[in-house]
Amino acid sequence: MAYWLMKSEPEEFSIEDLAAREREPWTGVRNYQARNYMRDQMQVGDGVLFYHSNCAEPGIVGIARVASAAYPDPTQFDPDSDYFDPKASTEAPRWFLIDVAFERRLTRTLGLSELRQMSAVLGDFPLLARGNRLSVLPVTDSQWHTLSTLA
DNA sequence: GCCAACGTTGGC
DNA sequence: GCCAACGTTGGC
Repeated sequence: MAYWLMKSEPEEFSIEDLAAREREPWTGVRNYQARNYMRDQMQVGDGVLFYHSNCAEPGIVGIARVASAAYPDPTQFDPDSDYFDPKASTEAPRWFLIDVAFERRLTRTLGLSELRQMSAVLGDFPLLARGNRLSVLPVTDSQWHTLSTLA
């Protein structure tokens, strides 16, 4: 079992949206490293820290689970989608995703500033690295345990 | 809205 | 294969 952190802008898709839908295909990732994590490493049952980015209070707000194996992101084939990729084809899909299932909200937001203050406890955490922009990040067992039992 | 950081693109 | 230009992310 592995653990991950996935970012979402709450105005686009928030933890409340995930709670309401229960399960959601993680469409629209167009970064190769994030894609590779989903395509090559994520497995059903893996834990996901759900992170709100680009908002008033950025931070971890909930827990989710990987709910499917990787499959091609259908939005890459849809000319009407913002995520359409003319270089992708059904024979040679370029972008993959997994489904994410809601597990719970945290009892409070673990804000970015609080996470930074915990950096000694958390150790190496890509989320806190300078200039990090990846929307899917690996989380260690120890980080998962620390953060998921904190709130 | 600003801007630093970073990934991607494309000319050469 | 280099690297400048450009676009995007995301905190503030």
